[in-house]
Amino acid sequence: MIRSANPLAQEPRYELIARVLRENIAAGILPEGFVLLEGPIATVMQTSRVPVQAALRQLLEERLISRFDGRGYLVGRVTAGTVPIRRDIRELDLLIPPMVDDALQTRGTWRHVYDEVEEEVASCQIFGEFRIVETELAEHLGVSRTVVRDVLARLQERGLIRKSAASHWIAGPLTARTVSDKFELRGIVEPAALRLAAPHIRYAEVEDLLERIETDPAITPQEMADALMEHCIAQAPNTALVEMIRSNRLLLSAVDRALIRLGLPPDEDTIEQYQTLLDLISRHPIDSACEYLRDHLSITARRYLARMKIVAVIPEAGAFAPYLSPQ
Amino acid sequence: MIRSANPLAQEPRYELIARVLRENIAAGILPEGFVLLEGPIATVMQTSRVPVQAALRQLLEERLISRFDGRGYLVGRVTAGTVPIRRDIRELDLLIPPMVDDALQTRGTWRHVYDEVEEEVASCQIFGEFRIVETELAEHLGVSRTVVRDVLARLQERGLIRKSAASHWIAGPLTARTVSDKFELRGIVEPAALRLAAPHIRYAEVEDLLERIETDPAITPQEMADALMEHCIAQAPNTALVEMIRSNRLLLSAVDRALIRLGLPPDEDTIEQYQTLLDLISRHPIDSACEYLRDHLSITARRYLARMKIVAVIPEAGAFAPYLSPQ
DNA sequence: ACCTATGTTATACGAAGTACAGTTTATGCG
DNA sequence: CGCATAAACTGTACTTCGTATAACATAGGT
Repeated sequence: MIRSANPLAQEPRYELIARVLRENIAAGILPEGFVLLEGPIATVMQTSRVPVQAALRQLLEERLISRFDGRGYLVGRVTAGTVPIRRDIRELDLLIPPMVDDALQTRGTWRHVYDEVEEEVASCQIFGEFRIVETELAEHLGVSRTVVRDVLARLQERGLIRKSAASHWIAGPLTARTVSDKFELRGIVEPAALRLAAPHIRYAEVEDLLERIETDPAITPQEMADALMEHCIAQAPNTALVEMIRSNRLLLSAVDRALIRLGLPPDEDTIEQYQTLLDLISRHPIDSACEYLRDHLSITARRYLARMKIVAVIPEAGAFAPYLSPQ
Repeated sequence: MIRSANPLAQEPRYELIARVLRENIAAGILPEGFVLLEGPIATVMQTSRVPVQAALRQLLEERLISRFDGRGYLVGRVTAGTVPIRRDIRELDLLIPPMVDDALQTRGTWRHVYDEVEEEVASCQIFGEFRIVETELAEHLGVSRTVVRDVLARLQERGLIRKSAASHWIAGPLTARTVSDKFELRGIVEPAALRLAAPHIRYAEVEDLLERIETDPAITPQEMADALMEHCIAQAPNTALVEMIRSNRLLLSAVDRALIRLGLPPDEDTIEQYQTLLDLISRHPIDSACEYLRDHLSITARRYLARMKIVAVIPEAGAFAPYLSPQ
């Protein structure tokens, strides 16, 4: 029983490809008589030809397609009057469900379960120290210990879990120290990145964001933070720097999401701060934006710590993933 | 055939413990008639009692120790006249070879092979793109694919290798862009860390370093860089920051060592720069040191790139590890 | 279509840590 | 000195992790 966000992730590629073709035939996007060729399909699906072959064989068995006197397969049954339609399949704009597309992109089970585990592991840490047992997690995810160990190794490398003296996996506790260290680091690198990014920011997008703040009252600080990261900071032409910023924010934003889920209302005036910041970025010398970002981060840090303290004393923290046992 | 720097690393703990006890009995540090108790030995060796038990059983089989009417084991053979010596083993100052001590500290084969692989993988990257095949590396190291995959996963997390579209492991190439990105990042975070570290630096050690520069003509820039990192920058009371700096330097210093091995002479005047820097740190306002560090890093970056270019064209780069195949 | 490499599973076993019950040793006290 | 009691130690069962190994499906390349 895999709890991945994407249940399609475990299915073999040929299944996914067969599914896509099936749906496109049903929807009439692939018309009767269309000539299906392995190579072009493989290109469209961004995969190799082997799974396409398998998918086609399967569809043939289902009688959705048929062989004919020539290379490839024809959509539908061949009758005397069928005229093969030979066109580039890319022109047809196949309907590829995003879930399937996502599942086709990444290879590796561990990638599909990783995000979920990361989220749960990160967000439990406000409530103290938790232990993770490999076999339990494996059972929970419905995968083998190999995959679990892969996930755990990466969580360890990314600083979300560690090993106890007894070599057991331990998550947390998230101390005020950890959080303020991470915010301090943000205060150092994010303004610097913003400065480097300045020449590469697409300012039209920033204006759109400002527009959205004005018009959309439901916009959340998390969305703003993500948008700021993607449109401004991540535009810095320094991969090492941007990657580092991302990984440093990982734990913080997971915990933030956990706090929201627990019902802590986000600050109203944070939105205003983002508004000011975006305004500075798009209409003023970048230095002022950098300085403001630094201040904003130190304010955010204080609020973040305050919110953590409130939640930490909630007795009914309750809903941890079953593989997380409090120590 | 494991190529680890420390061949003792593969042996089980009880072997190591038995070895230590054996040597200490032979050396007479553990006198005839001394009462060996599991618990205290476990404490001294920083382990649990189980491997100590195993070690004692082994020594008993070798007749180096014997049981007697009471708890524990006696060193040597029991005769009528033997009087049990009951003393705290910690007072005896057991002889524990550093190699054994090191091997006792870390658990896990992958840790023992990791450093070697990291060094080789990092340093080959000046010469372009290399491929690593899991089974070949496994054979080379004399370990299973499990361990190799663990090592590779961590190398990937640390940004030293990646996967190709075909899901093969690829190291490198180390581009000028990568290097200057990393140096740019250093220029942002290292001065900041130095500033945070200032109140925590043990200035006596800095003075010692300055002294060594004066007196020891054989001192290398690498040693200076490491010393600066450990004594000054790493003293910053922000774990996240220091860890980040460490991981960012990893590739750069591995490549640097590779360049030295290839016979590129290190700069003479770099030493002078470190001298100035340490002088600023210990005797002047920290801001001046931070500024100087920033300048120093940008100079170092330029030189580093120049040295890379020289080496990259050496035809006989030659001596890569056998599991690294150029693409 | 064959060859090679990776991703994953399943299984097995050794090594090491923990918990607990039961025994021995040390210590304090009369 | 003898005894009671606390503290220390051992034996053992149980748990978890580290590694090895074989096997197979999937995928990419030629």
